[in-house]
Amino acid sequence: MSTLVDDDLWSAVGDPTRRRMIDLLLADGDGTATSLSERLPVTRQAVAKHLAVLDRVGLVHASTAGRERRYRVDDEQLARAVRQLNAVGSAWDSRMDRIKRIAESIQRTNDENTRRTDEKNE
Amino acid sequence: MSTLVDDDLWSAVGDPTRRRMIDLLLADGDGTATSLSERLPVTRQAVAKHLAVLDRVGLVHASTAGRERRYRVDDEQLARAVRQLNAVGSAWDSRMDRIKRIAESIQRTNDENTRRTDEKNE
DNA sequence: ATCAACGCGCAACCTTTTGTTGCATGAACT
DNA sequence: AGTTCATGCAACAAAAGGTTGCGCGTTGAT
Repeated sequence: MSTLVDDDLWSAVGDPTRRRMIDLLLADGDGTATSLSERLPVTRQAVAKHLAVLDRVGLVHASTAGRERRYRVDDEQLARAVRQLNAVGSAWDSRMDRIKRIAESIQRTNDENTRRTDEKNE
Repeated sequence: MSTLVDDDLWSAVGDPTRRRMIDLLLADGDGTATSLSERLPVTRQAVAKHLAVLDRVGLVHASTAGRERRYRVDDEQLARAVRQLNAVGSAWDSRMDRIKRIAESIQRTNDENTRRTDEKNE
């Protein structure tokens, strides 16, 4: 089964700057393009574009307060993203486990068959 | 506390095509640029570039066999990537929990805007 | 031994994303 | 009034992801 992943959601959290923005928004409760840009190595306009991306996939939503535009994380959607991270991680983990187990069983089979192979070669 | 994440590693698995490539390599054991491109919606050259990216961060490594270049997943490094996915997921989860608990203690009527935002087709 | 088929790498080019600078607008505070 | 501050918009540059085309070495068939 393929993992049924929302690529837009993944790509949204795949960007390092956006991931840090989510960290900051979670730590502070909310934030604006300006306030976030002061704590990130990019300009306010770059942050604004990232906020637009996060908004499009529903990871944040904005509310206008006077001359400010405050953004807040959407818990529901972030929880969905976390579930997908875990799902992919689990899928990879189990596949690696399976291969590891197969490798071990081959090792055992080789050990058991060493003698027989010698006999067969004549 | 920032999450101490390897951005290169994360960005490598952040791309949808690269994620599917890892899936295929795990399922088959190994693969070439050509064999992977036959099962992906991109050309062999695009796959080759992605393999170069995955190789640079150590998620796969190649071995030349005749005219073929076979790639295989590095379990060690993929396990590291999975640990980072889980770490970020856990960090976000716990921060949301904290906020959720605070929100619950303050107000209880909170469930009217968690409806769908799935009409986003542009 | 020759030659077509196959797999690969390289280069040029295009589009989208990520980032920048500059300017105009609108709300807020003296 | 008049500035200050946050924002939005536009033009632009650089990097990422993707394409086509070509040449070169390996494989395998005749």
